[in-house]
Amino acid sequence: MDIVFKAINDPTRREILRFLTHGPQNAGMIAQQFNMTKPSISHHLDLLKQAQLVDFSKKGQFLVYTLNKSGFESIHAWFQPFTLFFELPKPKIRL
Amino acid sequence: MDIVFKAINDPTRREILRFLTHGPQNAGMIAQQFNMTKPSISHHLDLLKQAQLVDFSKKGQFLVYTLNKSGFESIHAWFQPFTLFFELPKPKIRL
DNA sequence: TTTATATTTAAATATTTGTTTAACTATTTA
DNA sequence: TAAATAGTTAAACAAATATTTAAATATAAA
Repeated sequence: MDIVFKAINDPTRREILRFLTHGPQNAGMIAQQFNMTKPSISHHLDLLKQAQLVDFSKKGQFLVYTLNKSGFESIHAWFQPFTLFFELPKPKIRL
Repeated sequence: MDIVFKAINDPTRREILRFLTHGPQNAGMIAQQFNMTKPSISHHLDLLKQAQLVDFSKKGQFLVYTLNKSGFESIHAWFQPFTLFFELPKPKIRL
């Protein structure tokens, strides 16, 4: 659980996630997009992978990364009680 | 924006938020609940306050903390595109 | 006005984190 | 097979973070 929040704490990782909503990309394209060294991007992708926010598959010499629903479901599950708290306040009187 | 993600990264702060869904509490009660020193809780509350996830008001010698909708709205705004991505995939064929 | 209570602020420290350079593995192309 | 390309892993280090103890501020009670 903790790992998901750690993953989305970093601004670069959040940008990577946003970038991947446009479709699957390999690590090189991502590194290029963010003007950052490959090892750094690789490290960020590893954390996102641990958090199950991204997944990857090997296509030849490329690693293609995609968004992974699991991690986002974890965030949603955590967030749910608060949406209830704010959007559905308990009625003041019992019907 | 960053501050909200930093705030919810820490497990103690997430527990504090959850605790506050049960209603407003003063800092002492929170510190007691989490078996942690007051300065530490005070620091966590300060971060949550900066992230606009909590708010407080002074009641005599007590500071009463409550959840603050603003911070949660920031999280929701960030999360929105991903819920769209996963729940509303683009149709494979054009109608 | 003195004492007690509630909480924050400050200073110090150990741990975690993001980044870089250098070295390594795997795949493709010549 | 040799050279090039894509990406990761390892080592090193500066910056950020959570926690603690001690000191400070503010309100309430005696």
